Amino acid sequence: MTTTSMKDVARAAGVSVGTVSNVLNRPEAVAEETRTRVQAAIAELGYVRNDSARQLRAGRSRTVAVVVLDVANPFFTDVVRGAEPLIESAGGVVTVCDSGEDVRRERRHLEILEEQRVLGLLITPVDDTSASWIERLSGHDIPLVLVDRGAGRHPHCSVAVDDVHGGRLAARHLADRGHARIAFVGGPSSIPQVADRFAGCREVCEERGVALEVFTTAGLNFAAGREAVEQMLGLEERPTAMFCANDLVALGALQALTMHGVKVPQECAIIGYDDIDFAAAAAVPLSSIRQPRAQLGRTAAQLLFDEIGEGAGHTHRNVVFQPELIARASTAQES
Amino acid sequence: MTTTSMKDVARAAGVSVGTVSNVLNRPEAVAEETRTRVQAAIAELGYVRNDSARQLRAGRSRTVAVVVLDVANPFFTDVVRGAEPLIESAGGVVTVCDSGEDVRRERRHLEILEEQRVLGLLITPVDDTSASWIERLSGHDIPLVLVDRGAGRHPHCSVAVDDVHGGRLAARHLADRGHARIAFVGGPSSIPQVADRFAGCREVCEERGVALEVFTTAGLNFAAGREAVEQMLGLEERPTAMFCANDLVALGALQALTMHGVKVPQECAIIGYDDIDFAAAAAVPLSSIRQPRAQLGRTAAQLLFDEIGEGAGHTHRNVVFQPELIARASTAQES
DNA sequence: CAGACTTTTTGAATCGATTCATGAAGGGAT
DNA sequence: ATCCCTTCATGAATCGATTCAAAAAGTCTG
Repeated sequence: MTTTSMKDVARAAGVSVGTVSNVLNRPEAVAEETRTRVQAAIAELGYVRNDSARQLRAGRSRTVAVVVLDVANPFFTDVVRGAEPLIESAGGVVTVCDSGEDVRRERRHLEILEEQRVLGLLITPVDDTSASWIERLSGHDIPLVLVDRGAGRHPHCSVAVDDVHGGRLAARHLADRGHARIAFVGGPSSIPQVADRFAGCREVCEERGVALEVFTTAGLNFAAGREAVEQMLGLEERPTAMFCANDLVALGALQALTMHGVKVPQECAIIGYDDIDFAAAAAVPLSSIRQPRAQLGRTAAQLLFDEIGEGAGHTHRNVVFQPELIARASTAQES
Repeated sequence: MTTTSMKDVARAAGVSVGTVSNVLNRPEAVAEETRTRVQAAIAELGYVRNDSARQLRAGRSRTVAVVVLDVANPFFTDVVRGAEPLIESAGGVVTVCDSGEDVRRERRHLEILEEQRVLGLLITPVDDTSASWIERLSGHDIPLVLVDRGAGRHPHCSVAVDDVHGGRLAARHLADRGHARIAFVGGPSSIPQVADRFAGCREVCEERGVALEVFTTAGLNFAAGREAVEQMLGLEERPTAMFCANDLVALGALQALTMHGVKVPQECAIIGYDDIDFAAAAAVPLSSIRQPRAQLGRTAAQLLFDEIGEGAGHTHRNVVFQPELIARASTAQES
């Protein structure tokens, strides 16, 4: 075949393969004259390194994989954006895997990543059944950092946002606004983030005597929000406010409400979660719980490289950020 | 190290490495009894195939890379979603690379992908200077399909949407609505999609005697739309409508106009491009030019595998889809 | 039971880059 | 001329899976 290997370059430049390798990896160890001759041959032949061979020898790839629940969710793209600079400046290559909130897809990704002997992993697990697979990778010496998921009992580094507290913030805000009957929209409840946000919400509702209606959805996207609204509008005693497990769900709900002529916030207030860029631009600017998305990614990457650098003597760190309430029109005071 | 190789499995099962390989790749060629013994050993040792070694031997990886201008743009995530099922069902692995509309980033990705000997490539090139790099890959026998970019003079398969026509649709719609002075917002103009959409728009404006103001932006995102509006509001003779090169720009513009108390569509109409999900959910539901996003991806993947399958005797195909006007509130009749 | 097949298993060769012990060449200093 | 150092270049060994010609083990026939 036409693929040129180092051997071809070596022959063309009249040197050994070892020297060609040195030109590529430690150019300072090669005499000026030889180096330029080899580089000329490389250019001449259009030689391109074969990464598989390199990896095989090295035993590891340079790839850091980021496994997220939904690439179409701006929350995750921002997390990835936050992680990228650090990874790339460390000579790594970023690859993004979308589990689509599906354990099977997640597992397939993990299998492939393990076969690829990736350098490390930043992962937001789909749910608790992911744990055994994650332990497996970890047991095979693939360092990983859990993202947006307090490690809790898992022996790993992690970065997370206090979702229980975020849930409290949202519920408290709605209670302060005088809502006595609210809806929680999100799911599946196996997703830890959903469960935590709900937990915080319920805690406050009980404390403040607010009635809580739960709409469990199949996913955390536009369609889920729309469907939940359809269901809710059928009720005789309708909640006066909704707390959606993320902004996509909230935007879907907002759209459906608007379509049905329900005024937001007058007839139904909405608060989302994540504060993605679209939230502020929505039909009615959306109140939300902001998470430090980019910083989450950046810190995760940092922890990963710390772990890689420290090797065996590494002790895991768990970083928790606090969320912040961003109040906008969608929960403006009823008056 | 702890990494177990096929040799270890072979020893544990009391067979040769060739047999282990067969169990993994052509199980039907191995006697039942031997097969189960080997599989037991694999499970026992927690053996995981080393993909680098496999690829080295095979000469090619199973990865199909999709190089997009902006992963945070729902347009592209939808294109990727459209391509994925076909790629995965063909045994491929999808990897998404974000060029961020930056030729240098794009080039770095292409270098890495070439070193990885990827199976194929779906790419939306940043601009025409990308061409030489693309030819290089192609010359090294990496099949590729241009996405959202009429191949024109390039000898490649491609799927595209007729952007010039899309530009016409938008401009015609605004002209029909009685606008006599409109703004085109988008950039950089080196991006072919931007240039085409503009070309169609200008054509119609000249034909219909509509004054056209151009705001060239540095990118196609939220911030670009906001900045363009700031600029526009400074003008003494302000356009009565904006055609934004994509929906993200349009949503940014919409947000900025609303913040400045400019009524949409009464004081300034807006039409975007792509018709992403967020468009319909915007502050004022956004008129847009719809592209068949998922189908674009699906068809691209199809063409790629056709090319891989047909090998040398392959003739390139260029598929062009037609865009469609979606009129919503942001361009509702002035009355 | 020899001979002719068929079914399984073997193990050496191969892919291409990296590494490293070894040696060659060049430069001073004596 | 000899010895010691430094600077460069060499090429065989290695990583782990796949492939395939050839050997081994089984099956069937007459």
